[in-house]
Amino acid sequence: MSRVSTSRFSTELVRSCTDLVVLALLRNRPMYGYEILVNLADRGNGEFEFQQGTLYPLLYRLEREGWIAGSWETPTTGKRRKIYSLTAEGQKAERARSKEWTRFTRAVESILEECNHE
Amino acid sequence: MSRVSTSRFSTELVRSCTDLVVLALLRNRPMYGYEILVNLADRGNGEFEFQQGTLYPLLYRLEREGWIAGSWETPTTGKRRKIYSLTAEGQKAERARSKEWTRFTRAVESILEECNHE
DNA sequence: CGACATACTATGCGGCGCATAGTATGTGAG
DNA sequence: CTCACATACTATGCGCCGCATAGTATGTCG
Repeated sequence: MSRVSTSRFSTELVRSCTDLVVLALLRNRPMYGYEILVNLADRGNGEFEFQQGTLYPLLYRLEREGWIAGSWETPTTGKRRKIYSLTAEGQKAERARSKEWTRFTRAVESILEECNHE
Repeated sequence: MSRVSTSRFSTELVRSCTDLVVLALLRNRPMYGYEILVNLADRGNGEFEFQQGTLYPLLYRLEREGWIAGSWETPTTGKRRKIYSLTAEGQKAERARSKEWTRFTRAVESILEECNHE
């Protein structure tokens, strides 16, 4: 782990799309918190090494918003865990955010290119 | 103007790259605050309609950081204005952020695609 | 001269990532 | 068996920054 010197800039980047990324992950299949943490760390080339203090409050927020729903699982072996899955609302939200994200990044790109070529 | 109901999501998106966008703009040529405001509103399909309360503090911060330098212009006609231009440090910062931004968005895209196809 | 655009300054709120700390159960090496 | 470590969730407070809001002051144009 050992999150090396997170710059403010990368913090702001992460902050801009935590919701989106988690919602997208849950489109695949329901997951519990810790599983999401590990999954994100594996993908995304180390850009998404969420702290627990980032993820869990985020999950509470998404649940409060009605976009995900959690249910406790008490397996025969292993620790109890809260499994989160996308609601119908959440699926809609994910699609909307995904589109908005694409539109926005295109706008940024056009500004960057324009300014780097003249 | 009349910024219609800015959603939290788009606020977070904007927040993630205000520095980058302004630095990129100033790569072209020096500009004063109000000019930047208008320029950004024109490009980027309405994604960057900064409030004054967003831009000016941002400029102060970038100046404090040593990335831009401001000098007062008192034209024969018209209002006095503070012209900001990129410093050498600022150019380096712009390039670095630009790269980081690209790397990051690629990571997000890969997560989005992966999750939308399975 | 009054309305509106131009142009900058100043202050405070609110949301959220992160740091930090705490709780508690499961597992595996010795 | 026990101690270290991984797993898994809960809780609290700080700090940054976009935004809202308000204020000041000089141009321009009908």
